[in-house]
Amino acid sequence: MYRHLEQQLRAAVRDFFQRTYGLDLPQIVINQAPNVEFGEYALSLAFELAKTLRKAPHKIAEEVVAGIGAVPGFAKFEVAGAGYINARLNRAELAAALAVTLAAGKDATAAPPSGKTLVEHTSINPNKAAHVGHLRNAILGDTFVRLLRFAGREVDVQNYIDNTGVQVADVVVGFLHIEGKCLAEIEVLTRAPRFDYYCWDLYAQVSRWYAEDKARLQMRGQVLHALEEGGNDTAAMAELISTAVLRRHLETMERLDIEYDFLPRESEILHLHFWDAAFAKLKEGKVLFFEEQGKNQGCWVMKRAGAEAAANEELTDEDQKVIVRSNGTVGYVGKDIAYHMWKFGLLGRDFGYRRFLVYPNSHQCWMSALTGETEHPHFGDVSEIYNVIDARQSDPQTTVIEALRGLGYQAQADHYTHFSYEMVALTPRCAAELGYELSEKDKQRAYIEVSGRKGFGVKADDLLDTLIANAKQEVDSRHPETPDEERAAVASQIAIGALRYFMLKVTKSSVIAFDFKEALAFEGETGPYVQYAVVRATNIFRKGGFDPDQFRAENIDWEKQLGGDADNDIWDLWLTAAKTSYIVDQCIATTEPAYLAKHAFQMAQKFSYFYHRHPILSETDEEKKALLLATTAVIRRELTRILAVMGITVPAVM
RNA sequence: GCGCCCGUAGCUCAGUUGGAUAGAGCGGCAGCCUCCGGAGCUGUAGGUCGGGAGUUCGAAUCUCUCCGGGCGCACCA
Repeated sequence: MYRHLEQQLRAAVRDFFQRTYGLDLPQIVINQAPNVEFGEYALSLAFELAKTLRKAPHKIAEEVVAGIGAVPGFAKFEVAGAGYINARLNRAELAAALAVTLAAGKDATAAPPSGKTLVEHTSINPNKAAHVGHLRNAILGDTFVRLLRFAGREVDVQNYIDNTGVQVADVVVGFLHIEGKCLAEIEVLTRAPRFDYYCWDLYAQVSRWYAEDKARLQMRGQVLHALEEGGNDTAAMAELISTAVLRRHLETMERLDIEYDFLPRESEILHLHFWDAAFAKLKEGKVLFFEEQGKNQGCWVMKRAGAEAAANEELTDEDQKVIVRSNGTVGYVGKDIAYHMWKFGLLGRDFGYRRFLVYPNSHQCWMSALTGETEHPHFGDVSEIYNVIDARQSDPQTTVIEALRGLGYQAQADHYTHFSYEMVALTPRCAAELGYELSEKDKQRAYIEVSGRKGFGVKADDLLDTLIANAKQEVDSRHPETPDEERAAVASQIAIGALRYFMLKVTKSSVIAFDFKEALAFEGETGPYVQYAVVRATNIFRKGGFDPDQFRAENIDWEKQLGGDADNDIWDLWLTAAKTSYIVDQCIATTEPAYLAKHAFQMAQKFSYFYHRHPILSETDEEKKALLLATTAVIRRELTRILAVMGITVPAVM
């Protein structure tokens, strides 16, 4: 709605300049007026055109206002300041329409592109517990999936499992050589409640053990080789461990309402020989070439992204990226290229598929297999992909895109988005609270990178447990009369709301310096604040004896209530509600969910202001009361929808 | 050395394609529950937008340069 009106205005302005001056304006920038009092949209093009038209900006603005004529949806145009043009909407007309469309939940977003979208997120190495950094990834990814689905796109959610890499190998080394455990003993351990915590400690221990004697690294090599080979006891052990840890990760994510459709594993990429198919195409397409001399002698290399050799010059060693090592084995990037060719349906091979787990809502999650079930959904072969991976991995991501481009798949390369975000680090104070010993140098830092390898970080389940416990304490003291089971459910909703909002309110490009004080906040700019606004809106209806979902705005003279000099603050709420689909489109276009979080907070804040300013149930003017209730109903429904896109539910009481 | 990111109020962060007096939250101070539940609301103090130069009618935003911090640049994944 908001976007449609903006386009309407743009067309009218373009038409005016075409008609009056024969000017064809390709781009017309439309801003928001600084305050709704001035109107909804503002144009500053009079300033830009002053030189071309040789007229003062104010004069041009006056001409536009006088000559633009009637624009559907708009009430009036005004000149402001030195030459701004403010456009004011026909508020009564828009509010009446919004009351209908928003109640029906169908304010259209931009038309979705054809084809399926694939979002890959989480992708935690299955050798240790998930930590706060992984939470940021999963929450960003899951929210982006929800944004895409809100906009009407068909989305597959994948969680890539690297079950044959060094990280899993290291834990296997720990079990074999430090703890001397056999397969059966490990099997017992995997059934303990938090096996991933056990691995967390063991993994850190292995790293220290290697550091004590570098010769021990040989054992990693041996295990790694056995894993890639497959069909042996070591591989079976790795399979057992990585699957058990994976199940723990999925449980952790399930606590946050995060689910997956498909879990492709590296072991299948390896054993189904995805690389061989990709290698052939890459050689054929001359994307890879064999280096016969220098540092990379004997390797198959690719031109590094951005590197351009001068005419008749060979690429320097630094401009080459090794894809196949001189011993003939393929590195991580090569496997990733093959995997991404599969995603776009360009590889000519497919995984086998087997059912892995069913979520309580009966959603089926699949896993890759060597030979799978005959009946299965079709994964891969998508038209666009988003990979939620932290900013540190942008180089290899670019290499994969360049490989696709080199093979001539321009369209696919253009629809490959590295959804990049900055890491989560710990403040020195937080690290000290957790009992870590810090060097003097680290104490001076603003933040310290978390490290699974060192066992340095806040585990996801611990954070959730603490959040839930804190929320529970609050709920207990506020609602002692409520049954305990219900209180626990409410506490969990609040905890998730706090955590998800905390991760979403910060823009992707800034490092989160994790601090318990802020992560555990339930007041101010937090998820619970927004949830609370909805709970209060619901309470109004309950106390008034109305059903908020059935409430319809009837018998309201919109013109009298919102037109002319009526209250700007009430109108502001309607306008904010109208912007949601516009914001969603913006979040998708920029892969930035933070805009939605800000939008939710602003709407809740405006509602709180409205709530305190207008007593609703005691309002004696029946028509005014109807307007206030209609406003509350729209905001309540809109906030609920937005929270759902962020993966946050609204508790019954707070 | 090269590439990417960050530097805005005491702290943590917004600021969308350059636009009207630079905004929130937390913390500080002062207030608000006989009235839809105070996880709330109101008021107040607090900023050379890291420094400098340039482009522009107009710069936190674009360009250059310098300073400070972070992260990448493996025949690791």
